[in-house]
Amino acid sequence: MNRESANERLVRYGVKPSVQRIAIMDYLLANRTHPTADEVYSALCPSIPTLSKTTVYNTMKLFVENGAALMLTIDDKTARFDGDTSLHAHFICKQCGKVHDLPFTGRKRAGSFQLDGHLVEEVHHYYKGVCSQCQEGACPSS
Amino acid sequence: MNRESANERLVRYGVKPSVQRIAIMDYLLANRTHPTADEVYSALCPSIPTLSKTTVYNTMKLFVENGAALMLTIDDKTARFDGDTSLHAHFICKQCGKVHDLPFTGRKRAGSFQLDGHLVEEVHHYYKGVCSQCQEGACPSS
DNA sequence: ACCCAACTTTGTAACGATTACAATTTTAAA
DNA sequence: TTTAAAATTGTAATCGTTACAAAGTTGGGT
Repeated sequence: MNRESANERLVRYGVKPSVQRIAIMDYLLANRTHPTADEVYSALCPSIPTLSKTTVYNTMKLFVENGAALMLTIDDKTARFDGDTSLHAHFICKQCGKVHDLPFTGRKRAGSFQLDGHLVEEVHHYYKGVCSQCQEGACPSS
Repeated sequence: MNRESANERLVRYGVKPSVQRIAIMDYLLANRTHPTADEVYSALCPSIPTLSKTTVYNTMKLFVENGAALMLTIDDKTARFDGDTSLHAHFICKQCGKVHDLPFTGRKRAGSFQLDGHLVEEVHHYYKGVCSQCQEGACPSS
């Protein structure tokens, strides 16, 4: 069974497709590295030379608003984006900055729910520390 | 039983006290609003007119490094700080931006631990949605 | 009390992520 | 084809944060 295409995913989430949007979603689906807007821009520039960084920001905002992607605030320097909207946790390495997926261990609740009088729409579980690579002193970027 | 003073807390965490550091820690302990550096600066300026915003940033960094305070990355706009370092979760309202404490429901582990090969030093549980006040259409700042 | 080195604080300038905005281009329906 | 709405683009502005060097403060040894 094939993975859903970027275009199909956009349609499923009610986002009108365009060359740029498809390319960005495609990058998110193919690269589960939780990239920043800048990383997405740099990666796509070669194939779409006219791409603007503003478009990346606008598009990310649109994706998030439509539930087609997640914005992570795990990194205090910059926003990161995740095309995998299923419930999972994230780990960020304080040394190399890389973000890894981890299984979600908390109680799983569908959609949004009330908690202490507040309407919860998103649940984020963030772990911060030193990744396995960096523990071995083997992290390339530091 | 009296609450620990700001000065005592600094000493306990190995932070050499100063007028500015005591004032900032005192503010954190007295105001559990998870303030931004700017909010701390604005609040303390009247009483310490020579205070510099750089000092607030430096001091917050020092507190966090020494475990005397937490930096929250729940808000994508700006860092927020918490003088309560006990294990608890946070909720941020997407409308008014206020951050509330919530009980921590996950598995409680002491200090740092290994998870999937990574050394976890901090655990953050963030909930995002609409706070009770804003749900009633009663939030002052929006 | 004085001196000096280490530490702290301060102000300014720089930096970088993000957004505002207006112009241009593209899309799609009539 | 025409035309209005939507999308994209580039530039400039904004704002949180950090770098840096100067000025101020502290505490120990004399």
